[in-house]
Amino acid sequence: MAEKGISQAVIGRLPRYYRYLGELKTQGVERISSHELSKLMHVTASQIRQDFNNFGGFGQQGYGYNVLYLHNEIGNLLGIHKKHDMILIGAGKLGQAVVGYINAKDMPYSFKAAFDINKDLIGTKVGDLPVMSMEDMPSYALENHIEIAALTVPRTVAVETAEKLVACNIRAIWNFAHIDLRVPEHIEVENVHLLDSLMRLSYNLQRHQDAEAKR
Amino acid sequence: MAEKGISQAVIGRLPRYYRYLGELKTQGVERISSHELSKLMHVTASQIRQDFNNFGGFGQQGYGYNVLYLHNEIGNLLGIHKKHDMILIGAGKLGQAVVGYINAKDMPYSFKAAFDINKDLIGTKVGDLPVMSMEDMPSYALENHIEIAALTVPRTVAVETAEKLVACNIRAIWNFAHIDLRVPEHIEVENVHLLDSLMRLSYNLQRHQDAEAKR
DNA sequence: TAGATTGTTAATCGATTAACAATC
DNA sequence: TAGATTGTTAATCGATTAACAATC
Repeated sequence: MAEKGISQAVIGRLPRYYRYLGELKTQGVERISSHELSKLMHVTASQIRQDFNNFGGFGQQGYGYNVLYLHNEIGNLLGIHKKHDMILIGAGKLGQAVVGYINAKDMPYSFKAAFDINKDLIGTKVGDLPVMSMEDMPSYALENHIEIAALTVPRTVAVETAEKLVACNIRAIWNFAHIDLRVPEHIEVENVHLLDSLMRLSYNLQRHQDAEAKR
Repeated sequence: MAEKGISQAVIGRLPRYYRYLGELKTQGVERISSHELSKLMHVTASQIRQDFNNFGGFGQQGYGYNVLYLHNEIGNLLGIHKKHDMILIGAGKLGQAVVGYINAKDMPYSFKAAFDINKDLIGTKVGDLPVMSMEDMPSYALENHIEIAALTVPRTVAVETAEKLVACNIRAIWNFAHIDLRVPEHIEVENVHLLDSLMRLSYNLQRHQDAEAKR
């Protein structure tokens, strides 16, 4: 595993590989060739082999890939082997849904606490998480060595809230606010920009219909 | 606007341009050069000019780009100029949050109805939307010429539900289920795979920490 | 007119695909 | 051993960046 400088294009595909391999595992499939997997996933076999070889090669000539082993290795890469305690910042509807979605999964990612500035929410529960005051966030994050925070606050306060997170040694922000955070280089940010996603869909829908209308 | 075969790389950037231009507009900025915008957005000025020129060129030599005009043109490309009535399939937590998020925006995208198979949910409201039986979905979608549906059902039923949508002349599916839909070519699908997104974050966090540990 | 900045062509870079030798 | 399939190199393709002529 002497990987370095893996491109985000490859990294972006890893979760999808992980998902298909999990499915194959469930189905009791023992081994699979890059060609078979390529048919299943609608990508080229070349790309699959290139992708895996970024990490040193998980296969065996003449045999293919062992599903169990490959699934496990990709899981390792994705950090599945270790527990990730997360906190939620912003306990509104979207935040509640995200907690429900992630905590329900049989995955090592799980939310442990939620924080908000809304007094009506503080003291309530999100799933089985307590909603605490934002003032208590720093001590909680530091004491529990929280590395990942999901940011589901209004865009107007997202930037300042992100700064608070950085000050509490948070290392990764899962950002749902519709704004670009500007954080120090050593902080990872992954954006979920729902409106951008809907706009892309809308663009493609319209172009598609334009093209049809022309025929 | 004689665009054709615009790459998804470019399309993927349009919503972000739209967002920054909206911000500049709010600030009362009248014109901006590709160089200034590039500093603001942390991309190259070359990329900005290339991107815009895919659509015929929105600027003027020696002057730059008119913010109002450019914002409006990109909005047009993204289909902002026309109303998009949407339906929600799956009125659970995530679906409720998505409706709340989108309907709150001052945007021409809005949900008009929600559908579910859960009898406890049918007859209730999501925001101000009625939750109807999934059995009523086809007639509703056809009568109201619904083109876009958000799919927030469990992954186990996502594929079959997508097929039902296709049968009702839905043209675009905003898919939140953690599975790849296989739909006919003329149907647009935009995926929001939350778990994939979290895994990418987790990967990058881990690599980052590995790199630090080495120093 | 001179200066600024686009639109656009050319150069570079990176990612994907194809080909095939290595090897199980 | 022969067949299969990887790991890996080479070729192609596409996207990004740089350069500059056109023009406002």
